[in-house]
Amino acid sequence: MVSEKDSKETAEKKIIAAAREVFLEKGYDGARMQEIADRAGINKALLHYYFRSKEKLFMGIFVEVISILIPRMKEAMSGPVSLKRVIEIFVDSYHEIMLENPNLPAFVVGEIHRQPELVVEMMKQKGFDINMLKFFINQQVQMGHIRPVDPVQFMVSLVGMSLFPFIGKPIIKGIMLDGDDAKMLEFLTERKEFIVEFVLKGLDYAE
Amino acid sequence: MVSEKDSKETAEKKIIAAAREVFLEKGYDGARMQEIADRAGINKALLHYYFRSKEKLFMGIFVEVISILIPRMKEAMSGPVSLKRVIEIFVDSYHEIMLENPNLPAFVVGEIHRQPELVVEMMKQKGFDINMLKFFINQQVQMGHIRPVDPVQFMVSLVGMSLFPFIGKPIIKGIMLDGDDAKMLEFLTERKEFIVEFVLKGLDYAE
DNA sequence: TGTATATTTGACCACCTGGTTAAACAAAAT
DNA sequence: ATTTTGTTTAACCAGGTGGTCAAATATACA
Repeated sequence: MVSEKDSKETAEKKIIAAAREVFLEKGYDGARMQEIADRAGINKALLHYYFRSKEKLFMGIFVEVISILIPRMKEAMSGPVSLKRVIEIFVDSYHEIMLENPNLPAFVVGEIHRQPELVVEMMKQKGFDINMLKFFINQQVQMGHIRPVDPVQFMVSLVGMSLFPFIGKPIIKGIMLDGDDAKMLEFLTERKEFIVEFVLKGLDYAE
Repeated sequence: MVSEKDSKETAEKKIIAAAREVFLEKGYDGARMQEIADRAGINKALLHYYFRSKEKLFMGIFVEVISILIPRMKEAMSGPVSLKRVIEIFVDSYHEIMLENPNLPAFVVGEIHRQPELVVEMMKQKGFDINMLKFFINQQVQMGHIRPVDPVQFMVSLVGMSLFPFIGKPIIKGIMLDGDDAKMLEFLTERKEFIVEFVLKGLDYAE
């Protein structure tokens, strides 16, 4: 009973790990069941034994990825602290996630484009919600800590600034930084501080 | 001779138009030669008559897209005008391009991820170069118009803020704006002014 | 006109794709 | 020990894929 469960779990987990790799690398259309099986070190038929179809396997992976992402975004929006701290946490969170999963941004962008409604529905279902942040920003405005701004404009700016370095990494490195890895690393290191300062100034934040 | 050229050009152009549509919509892996032929209203074999392979056809489209994009980005970086005006032109350019080609951002992101070196090489070859803007920003710093900033950090911020609304449109609309089209339109309309003001403040720009 | 040349097509092909199945194998349960 | 249950595999399949080709059609040329 024990060893049975064990082997099932390891096999299933090997599949999930491999599928995650391949789907994140190649996207749904570019991914091949055979390659997933190969990377998992198992027979292709076993994929269909555990997950009925490519679609089902993909959805499993996608749900998992979203489920990991959402809590970390919520976490950044929840602490009842200073605006500066909220922004810092937000930026740090994004950088950490993206450094750990280099293929994530392109993957998510691709899925948003492929099945927008589904992604939105899933994010909603997983409890992604920006009302708390909206409230927080409006409060900061009322207290006179920052100038009057649309919280959505602010948020889109923050996310855009945080995400784009990873989405456009090859362009930034290849064209703006002479293809120099060291420069890119330096750029990313400085990026966090830059964003925080830039955004706070953009909001007329008075410390 | 004349009509021959005409029919060839119209057939070729119908193919290019259809291929552009399909590739931008579905990406390289998701695109099907049959669908391109159908949308062009021609036989699939004719695709291979004009363009030898899917790869070749795709590259043609991709070069074309990049070739349209680059000049408009250079244009924004060239005018010897005020920083504010440069940013305005930049933001306007991006918005115009993205409104005209809704599938462009996801497509480009996908290609950057699929063949980073190739995209970089192609952009370089097409004359994409940020040295002028770097110089301009450094000049502005020296003249005391803005605080000292890394031009690359600035530029990535500007592009990120401009692009992200289009990349993440379904999320913004679906989750942040209650799926309300009118709100989304309003958001995009206000976006341009917001970015200009936000960025200028972020740079400590003194008018 | 007839002939050469370019364009367009239907039929076809080899290969790859996701997916199935029956049988072998391993492990628990009795 | 043997049956029962769950796991893993090799072999296979139908449909789709990019790509080809010879024939048909249109066009330019003499």
